[in-house]
Amino acid sequence: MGSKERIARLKEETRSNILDASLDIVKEEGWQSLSMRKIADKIEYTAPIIYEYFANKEGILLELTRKGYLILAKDVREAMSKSTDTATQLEHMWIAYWNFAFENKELYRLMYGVDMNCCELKKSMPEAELADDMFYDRIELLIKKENRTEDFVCRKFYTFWSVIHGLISINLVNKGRGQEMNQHILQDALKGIIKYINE
Amino acid sequence: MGSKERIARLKEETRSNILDASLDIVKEEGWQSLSMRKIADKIEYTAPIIYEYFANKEGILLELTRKGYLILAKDVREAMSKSTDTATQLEHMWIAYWNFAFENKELYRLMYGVDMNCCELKKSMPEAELADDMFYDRIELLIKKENRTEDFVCRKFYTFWSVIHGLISINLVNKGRGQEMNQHILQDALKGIIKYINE
DNA sequence: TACATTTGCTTAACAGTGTTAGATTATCTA
DNA sequence: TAGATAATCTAACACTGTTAAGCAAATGTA
Repeated sequence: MGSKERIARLKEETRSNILDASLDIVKEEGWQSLSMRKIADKIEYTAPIIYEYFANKEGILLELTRKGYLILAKDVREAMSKSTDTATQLEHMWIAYWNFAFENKELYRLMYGVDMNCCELKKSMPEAELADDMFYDRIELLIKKENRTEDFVCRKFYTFWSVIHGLISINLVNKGRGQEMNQHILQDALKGIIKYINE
Repeated sequence: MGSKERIARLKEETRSNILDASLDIVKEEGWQSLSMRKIADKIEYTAPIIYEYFANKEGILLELTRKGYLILAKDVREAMSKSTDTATQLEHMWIAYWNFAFENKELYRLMYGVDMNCCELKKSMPEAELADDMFYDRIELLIKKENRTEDFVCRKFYTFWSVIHGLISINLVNKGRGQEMNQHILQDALKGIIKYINE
């Protein structure tokens, strides 16, 4: 009975279509506006049949997350294989990670919980820059006069911010290690950047 | 006519109540399940009156965001004032930033778009650690044998990850500076951590 | 005081969401 | 061809944000 297999193949195909359609919608309109009925529309079915392939909406998101991690792992592995020197490998691997995030923005958002509902509205909020300015100011002071270009200061500011914000995000989303460990990492990173701020 | 003022005061109070109620609900049940009707319930009104104080739901979120930035700025300013040495100031300021994030988890989430719908489910996803393991492995190799404790390697891994993830998040949410600048910051940070990885 | 107007608030509804149960249709089996 | 089974859809439920209409009490005016 080859028909059994044909049917199984068809089922696997619509399952895959559901995932593809979801990602398409998200790429076009963002996670916020992904709905079961829109997915159904795209695969030319009605909403309830989706529940024959996934337990619920979260099931779809979870599967896409999984796929994301697999692509990421592949990319990183390939980057590693392009060198034999460990330091170079590591650098390339992180750059691959970086590239993955920007080539698969939506997947990265899903995987690491980076999302923003009101985004462009926030740019017109002066309060958002109050704290930033203070940091910027101190960093400028810390940098030798001969290095003190706007670019250089800005770079250092973003480096600081990235470390702290990154560490916070990781902990807010999937509570990394314990609080003591985090304090250690934080102080470590801070002291490191401050120490070599002129390089 | 003092009654005009009394009424204005009452209106200001319910406006404030709406914001407080919203934050309460979010602290108890998360952003996901914040609804206009729940807010109305908490302030003992019906949903439509909220629209007399805020244009829509996003208006409430935006106002909370603004309040968040103001608290953050205050905290950072206070931290700065506790020292006169610039390097020490900067360190204390970032620690204040860090503390703000964990004392006001929900606000920080709102302000910087850190959110995760399916969180505890993701822990049971082995694919999520595929790439992590590769990084971990390389980092271990790069660290001198005498430093190679689990704690130390873990710390370095998190430092790397924080920098890169932080930079990515910042760019995904409110597209920071241009791509060239980002590449610069990334390479800068990577080379820096790798160089001083044994310290 | 009597009427008119404004204000504060509610009910009811619309269009959308995720999800489920029941009915319907198509396909396969005997 | 008749009956069983699988595939699919319609309708509904409970929820969401949001708006319009209406009611009732407070207020202003004559």
